[in-house]
Parts: sequence; structure tokens; C-alpha cells
Amino acid sequence: MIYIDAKSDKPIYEQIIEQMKFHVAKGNLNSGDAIPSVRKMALDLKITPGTVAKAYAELERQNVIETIRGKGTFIAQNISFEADAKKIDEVKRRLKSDLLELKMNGLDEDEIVKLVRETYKELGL
Amino acid sequence: MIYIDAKSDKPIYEQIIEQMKFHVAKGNLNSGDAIPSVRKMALDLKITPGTVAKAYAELERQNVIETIRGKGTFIAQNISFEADAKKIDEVKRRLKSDLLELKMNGLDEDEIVKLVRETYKELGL
Amino acid sequence: MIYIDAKSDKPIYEQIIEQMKFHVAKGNLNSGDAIPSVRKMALDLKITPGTVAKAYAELERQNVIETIRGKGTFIAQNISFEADAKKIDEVKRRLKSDLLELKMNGLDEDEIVKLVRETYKELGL
Amino acid sequence: MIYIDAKSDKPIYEQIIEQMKFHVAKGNLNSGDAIPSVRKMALDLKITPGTVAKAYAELERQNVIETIRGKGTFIAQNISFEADAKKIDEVKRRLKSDLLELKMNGLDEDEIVKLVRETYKELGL
DNA sequence: GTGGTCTAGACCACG
DNA sequence: GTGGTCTAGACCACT
Repeated sequence: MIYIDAKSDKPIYEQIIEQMKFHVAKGNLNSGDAIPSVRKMALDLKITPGTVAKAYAELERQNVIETIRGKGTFIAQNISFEADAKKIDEVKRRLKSDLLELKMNGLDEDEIVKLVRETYKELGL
Repeated sequence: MIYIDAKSDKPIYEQIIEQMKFHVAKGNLNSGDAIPSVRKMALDLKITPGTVAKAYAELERQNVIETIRGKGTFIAQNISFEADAKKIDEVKRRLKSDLLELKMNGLDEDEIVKLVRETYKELGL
Repeated sequence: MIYIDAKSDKPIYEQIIEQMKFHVAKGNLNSGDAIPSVRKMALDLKITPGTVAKAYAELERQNVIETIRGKGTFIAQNISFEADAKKIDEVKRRLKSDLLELKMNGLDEDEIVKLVRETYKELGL
Repeated sequence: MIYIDAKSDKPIYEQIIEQMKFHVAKGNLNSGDAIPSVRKMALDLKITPGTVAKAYAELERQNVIETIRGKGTFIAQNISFEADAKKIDEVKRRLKSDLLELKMNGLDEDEIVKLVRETYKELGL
């Protein structure tokens, strides 16, 4: 369900966060669904529980999952897909760097949009 | 000409690289134009020369600038705006994370494209 | 009579203790009134008997309830509402954290008192 | 500057967070002031750097401090004392438990308010 | 069984 | 020097 790319420069806990969100966005995981325990996922991915716990803590902070003491961890009930202006601004900032990089590679606005649409499709959402 | 945000999570040397490329993309800087020496820019930005040197080394590696011993540093003559498939792939990988994040914020494909165009315009290229 | 919020960060057995005390403070329950058996409450709340037993043990230790072998569990006869300096000190310690947090949110002493009175009213005691 | 109570049931990283906020609320620390590095504080308090790092991460999330890579950590510039409705609600929830506990100890509303004012004064803010 | 906390120590990028 | 990440393993409270 979650795959770690050890070669990636992206921290493992961020890879977990991103893939968990992906499964939620795609509909593979829905409100109330149980997700693996910290220990189980750590065993599966052959990483330490602390790293999984860090990812889960962040996902809980973002209201993607919620934990019930002694029971386990679940996809949040009130999970929302509403726009958070602050988060969108963060994305825009990162986007600017990437658009500039594409421009430096000779792509104009329409070609960039084409690339974005193409990339969006590849996500398979 | 270059502005550093010390608090940014983006390394200073990357900020220099990005802004230098931005000036080139925008046309503020053209092939053959002189750019400040490592020492001068370090003084101006109140950072250590090593950081500037690191940025310049990377810019030279990417054929954006070239150093002529005894003369100084200049925007490269053979600077190209041709597509580099490898770099575009890198951008696409980063893009995927951002598109997912936007999707989690409730934006659909067309809204995302709108945001991209908006962001592109803000670059002022 | 007792409602459990599984998602709360407060342990279930503490939720039981607190709500039982609330009913006593409010007068819903009085000395000698019978309260559900461990097993019945566990069934009602769909939790394990051990959790209820833990709550009852603590309530008995605090002289809020008493168990009569073979008869059942009852609100204590000698239940007291007298000040226990040790417990009040405990509360004060927790209070300090909360007052600091309110101060960090810009509330001054009078505004804090106003919030406290408001919160007290909401208890409905 | 920070004192750890090993006997407290409150996690060490929370003690650090709370005391750091206290120093800011009291005015001992102001915007831009440097705070000890993760390693230095860990040495001083004889705890592991990870625990200090966790406290600092949370303080940064709450906009109390900000870190500049390679430079150190500082009290945030834009630190605000504005009311955050969500945080105040959290406090109110905790407050309810404490007010009930005080009520069980025989204190009425005015006595509770007196205790709150007394506790506020002890904070020395 | 569950997650939360902490330790002791390592490696890395950045400046 | 700085903070960020990760490992390996421990202890604890809760269910």
C-alpha cells in the first residue's frame, strides 16, 4: 500500500504522508477505514516505528487520520477537501520555482499548461 | 538584484541560482553581461563567500554563467533555452506532489490549470 | 447517562469518572443511588469491562461511590464536597498552563475571568 | 532558563514548549532574540537533542520561534498575541474538567474566580 | 495489542 | 557550528 523509495531525497515520513493522502484522494481509503498500526507499517516497510509515528502525527495534525487510543488509527471522519488558502499559497510558492525552471527549458505558458494537464492525468485521480 | 530570505526553507545558494535564472529568463541579464564577483555579492548580501561560490559553481555547471580567469564572471554565451528532458522530469516529479496537494484542497483539473496560469502571470516573464 | 468520545485525548476511564462526578455535582445522582454494574455499563458503552472497573476503582478511592458485595454499586453515603487542598493544588497546576495559553492568545486577567465565568455557566451546575 | 521536572507527568518536550511561551509572555524573550541551539539546550538539560528538537518543531509550528538554517533559532518576528478561536476552545474544554473538579471540592463560582485570579497573579505575567 | 515518549547515537545539508 | 532525519530499542498508559 505504501512504497518507500530509499533513493529519493524526500524524507521517508514525507513519502508516507504523501502516499497516504494520495490513497485518500483517489478513494482507495475512505473515512473510517483502518490503516496499519505504526508497528505493522514499520515492519512492512522495514523502517523504525518512530519514522512511521512521525508521519502519522503529521497526518493527524492535518486532519487526514485520527487515532483512537489502544484501538488503532483510522481515516478521519470529518476529512475535508475544502480549500485552505494558506496551503494553496505554499503550493503557489513552490510552483513559481518550477514554472521558472520550465521556462528556462524553453516551454511557454501553453506548453507548461499542457505539461501540467499531462502530469495531472498521470496521477490517475 | 538578488534578495535573500534567510527564513525561507530554501537554501540561500538555491535562492541565488533561482533569481539569477529569473533575471536571465526575464531578459534583465543577457549573454556576456558581467555579474558581481563572488566576494562582492557575498558582501552585498551579507552572507559568506562560500555560499555564493556554491551558487556560481552550480550556475556554471548548468551553463548559465561562465568565469573567465582574471576577467570576472559573465552570463554564458551559449546559454540555451532548449528542453532538457532530465530536468523536465525532475520538475514533473515535484509537480505531482503539488498537484496532489491542490487536489486535497478540493481543486479540480481546470481550477488547477487556472491557478498555474495565474501563477505564471505573477512571475512576470 | 455516560457518553464516551473515543476520539478524545482523555482516557475513557477518566471520561467515566468525570461524568459520574458531574452527575453527582449536578444532583442527578445522590447518596445511596444505585449505579450500573461494571458489566452493564461496559455493555452499554461498548467498551471492555476492565476500563469501567478502572473508573469505578478510582471513584471508590475518591469516596464517590461504594460497592456492597452482592448488592451492587452505589453513590457513597459519606460523599463530601469539602475542599481537599491537595486536589485543589493539582487543579491550580493545570490551571497555570491554561492561563498562560490564554495570555498568549491576548486575553488579559479580566477577559480570562469572563471566560471562566462563561465556561462555568456552560457546565450548568 | 528552562527547568525540567522529571517527576512531572507532563512530557519533557511540553515542559520546554510551555516555559518558552512563558518567557515570551513575560517579556524575558522578545522577537529576534536568539534561543539556545538544540544541542546546547540538550546538554544543559541533560536530555537528548531529539526531545529538544521536538519541542522546537512544535514552537515553530505555533509561530513562536523561527529557525534560520545553519544560523540558529530565534523568537519569531511576527509573533502574535491575537486570539485564536480554536485554541481558546481547546482551553475551554480543559477548563470545564477543572471547574467541575473545583466544584466537587465545594468551591462556588465566586470562589473559583478568586482562585483563578490568585493563580493568574502567581504566574507573574 | 495500540500509540506516545524518550534515549543514545548516527549521518546529512547548510553556512 | 546549525537543525533535520533516521535507527534501534526501551518504557509507559490505555484498551
